[in-house]
Amino acid sequence: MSSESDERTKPSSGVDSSSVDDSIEGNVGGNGPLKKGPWTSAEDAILVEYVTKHGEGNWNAVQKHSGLARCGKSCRLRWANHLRPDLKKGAFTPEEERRIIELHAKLGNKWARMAAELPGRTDNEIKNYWNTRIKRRQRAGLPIYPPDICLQSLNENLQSDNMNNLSSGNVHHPDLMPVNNFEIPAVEFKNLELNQQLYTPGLMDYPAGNLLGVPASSLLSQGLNSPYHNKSLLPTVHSSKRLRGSESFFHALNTPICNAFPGGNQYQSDSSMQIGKTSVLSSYDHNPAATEHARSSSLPNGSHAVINGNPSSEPAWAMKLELPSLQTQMGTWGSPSPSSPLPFFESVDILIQTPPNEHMQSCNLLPQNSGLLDAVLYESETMKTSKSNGVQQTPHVSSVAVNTLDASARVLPETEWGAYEEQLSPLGNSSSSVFSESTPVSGNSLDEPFSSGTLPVKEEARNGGLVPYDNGVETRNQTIFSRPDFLLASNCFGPVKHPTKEHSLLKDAIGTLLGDDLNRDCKNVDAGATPSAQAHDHDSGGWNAMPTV
DNA sequence: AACAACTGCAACCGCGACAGA
DNA sequence: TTCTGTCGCGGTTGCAGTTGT
Repeated sequence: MSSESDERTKPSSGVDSSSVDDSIEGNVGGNGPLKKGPWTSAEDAILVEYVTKHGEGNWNAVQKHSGLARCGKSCRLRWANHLRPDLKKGAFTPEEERRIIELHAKLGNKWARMAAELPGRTDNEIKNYWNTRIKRRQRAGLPIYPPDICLQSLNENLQSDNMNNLSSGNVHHPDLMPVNNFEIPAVEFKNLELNQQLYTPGLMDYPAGNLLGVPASSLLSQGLNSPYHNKSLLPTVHSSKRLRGSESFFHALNTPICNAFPGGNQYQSDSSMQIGKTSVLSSYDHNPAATEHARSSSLPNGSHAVINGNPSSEPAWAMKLELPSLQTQMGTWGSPSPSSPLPFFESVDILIQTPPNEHMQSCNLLPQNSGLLDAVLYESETMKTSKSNGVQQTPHVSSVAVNTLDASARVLPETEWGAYEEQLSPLGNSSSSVFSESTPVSGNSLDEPFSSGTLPVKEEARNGGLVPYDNGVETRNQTIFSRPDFLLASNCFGPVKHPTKEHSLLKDAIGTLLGDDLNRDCKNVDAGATPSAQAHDHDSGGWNAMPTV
């Protein structure tokens, strides 16, 4: 495709350049095929010298002018990730770690943007760190985001939203759009509302219409009335990719509200995996009213409704795991509303602490013990049955809402998060159900909830997800089915790649609890971590515009 | 102690998108 | 309009270190 890609003529050795072997001739100065694989010191020196002389950019000229047998892209990456003089080396500091968490809560998988906020760190470095962290936390059954991060991001989002409204009404400032597209798109709430009205029968299965006596409209109004209304929302993970095509935008309009809810999306995905690609759309195409409503809605640019709304070319189940980062969840579930029965932050707290219940009940029917395939098949059957009844399911809507309302009695002070996490997270139905399940994981944690083990996380799987919750009520941990890694695993129906060992799991959990970043996160709640005020022209200059520490 | 399995890390790859010529 | 250069990002790969058997 790109010229850079085309430049590659040699198969990659797949080996990074960190271990430079000076004894190896780096094919420096050769006119032969471009070299790949590890960079040698000689090559590094040439590249450094070239950049020193000519500056950054025009990387393809490096080969011509310096004789370096590397494609421009390779040179750029080498420089950016290794040779850049302002790079910080070494492990992330606790403050950096916290900042990454904050940024990820805000930006999703926008590694480059995150890197711009972390001077001296590269996007790749941050990405690797994050993926490692996610894997670690998921193994330990811990939430991805500490609650303070949730709240902070939410507050920032609210503030930016207000500023946005003041300055431009419903028109989003283009500069803010990529960052502030966290809120729930109005279209999704409207769709949801429509679906509530149109598909009331479906509430028998997923009673989202009346949740513990609270009309769904009340909950929905949180989105409709909240400042997030009319705003783009969901953190994007790679929104830029998806938003770049208008095609995606319009395809997305055909997609359901469930995509507004990370879990809903995931549940949909479960079914879709079996039903197939067309089911994703067909499930909802019968709802022209909602679709039309969506079209007529003031769907904001960059809306995660679009982002999460899976275009036909990229069905929900096939979508790359996209972290609906914090605002997604917060915006969806924690939006303040006058009609909300819960204070805003309290709702957040509940969300953090509350395991899903409603959907769990329905899931109790799942032949879950038989494994992934059965579960997926069941989901598929459920969906088909519902569809035959003309029902638009919004399973996660109901479950989330119920959880939100139902668990109000279990609200804990925010400061008790750490203790609470220790109580719950590794032991069953953790808050990670909310905060980690939607996190993209490129790693191999697919197997973790399903392999046998002694930790409750695994016990859930063995018992079909039935785990005793702290109040003694047996609930099903929907995490198993809503986790993206489950979806991945289910999607492939492949064998577990790396059976996780019990002890390693325990080790991870303990390590995470005792010495890992969460504790640091909690300790550093008040440590500042204010968003960097530095403005980086990341788009125009990329990394070279990054300030030096 | 030896081997295997697992994990983290750094780098590369492929692709899509944008901007400018 | 097309092509080229560049950037961003998710995914993948292979090495090295660690842990388990």
